[in-house]
Amino acid sequence: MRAAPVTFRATAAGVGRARLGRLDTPHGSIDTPQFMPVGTQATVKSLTPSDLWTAGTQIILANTYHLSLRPGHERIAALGGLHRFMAWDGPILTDSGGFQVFSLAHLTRVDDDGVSFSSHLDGSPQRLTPEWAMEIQAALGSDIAMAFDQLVDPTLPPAEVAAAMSRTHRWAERCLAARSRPEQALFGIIQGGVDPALRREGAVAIAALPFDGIAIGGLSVGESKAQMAATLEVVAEALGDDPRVRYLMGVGSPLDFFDAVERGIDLFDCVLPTRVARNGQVWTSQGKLNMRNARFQDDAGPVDPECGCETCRNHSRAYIAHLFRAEELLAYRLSSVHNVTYTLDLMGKIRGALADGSFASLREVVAAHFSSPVGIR
RNA sequence: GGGUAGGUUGAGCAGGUGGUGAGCUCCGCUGACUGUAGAUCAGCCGUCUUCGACUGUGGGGGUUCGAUUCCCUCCCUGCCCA
Repeated sequence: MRAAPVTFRATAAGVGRARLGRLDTPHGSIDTPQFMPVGTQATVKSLTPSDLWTAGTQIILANTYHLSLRPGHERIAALGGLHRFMAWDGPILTDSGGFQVFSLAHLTRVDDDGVSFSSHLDGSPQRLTPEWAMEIQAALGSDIAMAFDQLVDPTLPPAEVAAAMSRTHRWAERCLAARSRPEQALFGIIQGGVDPALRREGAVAIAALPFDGIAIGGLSVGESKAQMAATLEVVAEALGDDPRVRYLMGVGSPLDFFDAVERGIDLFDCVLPTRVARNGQVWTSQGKLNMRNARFQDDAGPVDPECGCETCRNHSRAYIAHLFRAEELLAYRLSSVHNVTYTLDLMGKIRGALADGSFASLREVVAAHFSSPVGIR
């Protein structure tokens, strides 16, 4: 297909550093702020591309490490690329495998050149380098590739956080040098833990490189909400009026979106909506609900009376509660359909609120239901 | 009616041949989950005044300092025979 470059245009929305924008890719346009459902293994767990489309999905995320291990990026390339392979014709962003260096840390050994993995599938030795991550992502054919970074626990000694950040910067340059598909965008990732000075240094370093977008990584890994907010402030100040799209990786929960959008974030991804859905938790206009709770077994109402998703239009809480108890597969799909719809609807409401000046009141409404401990009433 | 194997906390079990049976798996209840090794994990799951204590091995009785264990009797369940 004709390879249109990935471009981003945004305008200030008048709320803090928030902005409204549009990201164009070879497979479609994305309204920002926007949320990307996570489909690590070329599937947003339990959902079909049709489900995703109906839920309002504009872009999904897939994973380099997982897909290179299984089924293999060469195989996917031979089968026509990731879009055709998974029958999702919309935009796809691929994560580089950097997160797996963190989440599978006990199976990895990091050195300056790259990371040695012991495959989580069969224990076989694997080697991931910036160049290899770029080659895999080129083979997958995603619209947006991510630089291979090193994410570490921000509570580690400062020297270790700084070392991982420096390595991330060197790897960032290697990723840029290893680009092979001009139509595939490449985003750099800012690291630096939660130390303001280090984060600022990370932001300046990544912003200085010719990436198509700027991602903020290493957050929502256990730090406090205040630390995350402060870190986003530091990054926002360091980036100034940099026009590139800003992507906060691995976030988040409904309230996280508000905190980040007002600090200039345009893109989000998170496993939370789909993961918690599979574990019985649904997000609603009334807050979080655990559909496994006994009280829902006799509740004939929809999961969320204010939601128009397939699940809420057709099924009762009692039915969903039954499906979870019976361990029926439909429980996971119906809950995921709802949570993805809820999350994307929320992003849509946030965009609408930015446009009409009701951001603060929308946040209040959501906070009223999500700030208190879960599952109360 | 005779024989035989059993009766343990919602279910299913383990254990225990005179001196700490609250141990397991389900079920059930609640919570957690943030660039997915996650349809997962954790806590609780007899009672209470819960860092502990008490009660509990089908019912009743007996022997004993002490009984789930030994004796008597009754009840219930499976199977075999009549």
